[in-house]
Amino acid sequence: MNIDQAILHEFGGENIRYIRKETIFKEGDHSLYYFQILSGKVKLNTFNENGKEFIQNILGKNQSFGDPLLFIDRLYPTNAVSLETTEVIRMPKNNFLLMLEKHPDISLEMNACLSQRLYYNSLMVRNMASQDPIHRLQGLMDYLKSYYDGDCQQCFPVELTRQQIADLTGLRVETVIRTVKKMVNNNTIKLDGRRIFY
DNA sequence: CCATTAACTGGTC
DNA sequence: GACCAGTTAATGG
Repeated sequence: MNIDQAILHEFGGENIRYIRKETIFKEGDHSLYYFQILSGKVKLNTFNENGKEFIQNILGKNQSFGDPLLFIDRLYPTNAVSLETTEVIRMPKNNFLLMLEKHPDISLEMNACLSQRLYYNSLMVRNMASQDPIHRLQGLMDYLKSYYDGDCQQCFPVELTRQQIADLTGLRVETVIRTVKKMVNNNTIKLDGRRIFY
């Protein structure tokens, strides 16, 4: 979701800066805001009982988070942590609903956004259920690529570290590293230095 | 530069 | 594949 900044400000959106590794909200907090990223990156994560991190998603410029919780009264299911210096516009939930009333076009777009997220989420879950690490990586990259505009082969840059890919897929870094090499041999992906193109 | 972070390798279970 | 240990390469102040 990407809403015009002027409108966000008009309805009480405020700019907030976070430094690297700062917690924006924690799992279990009451959901009170809509967040839209102006610059930087944010990860949504949880930790399992062994303390192992699982990243649900990594969002960048012009992407939003916290929005699936705007229409229901639930607690955040994940933490949100900035990966680098990040600037967001934060808008209180009630103002957001008010804004939707005044801007039906945004409301419609919101529906489309949530639908698309659900759609790709189901694809993700399907691929993540696979035992084959190649399918897991490919599923993740298909998901990431869905946000991307270009349509050429192997031109989508995966802006993630091997560790982040591991935390997103539930694999170990070493497995990711070895699987990436297999996929290069398969011609599924291409490397430019360490950067992956899919 | 040096220090930190990321990528890689090899071996055990 | 996970998990552990150790090495090398890249990054950034």
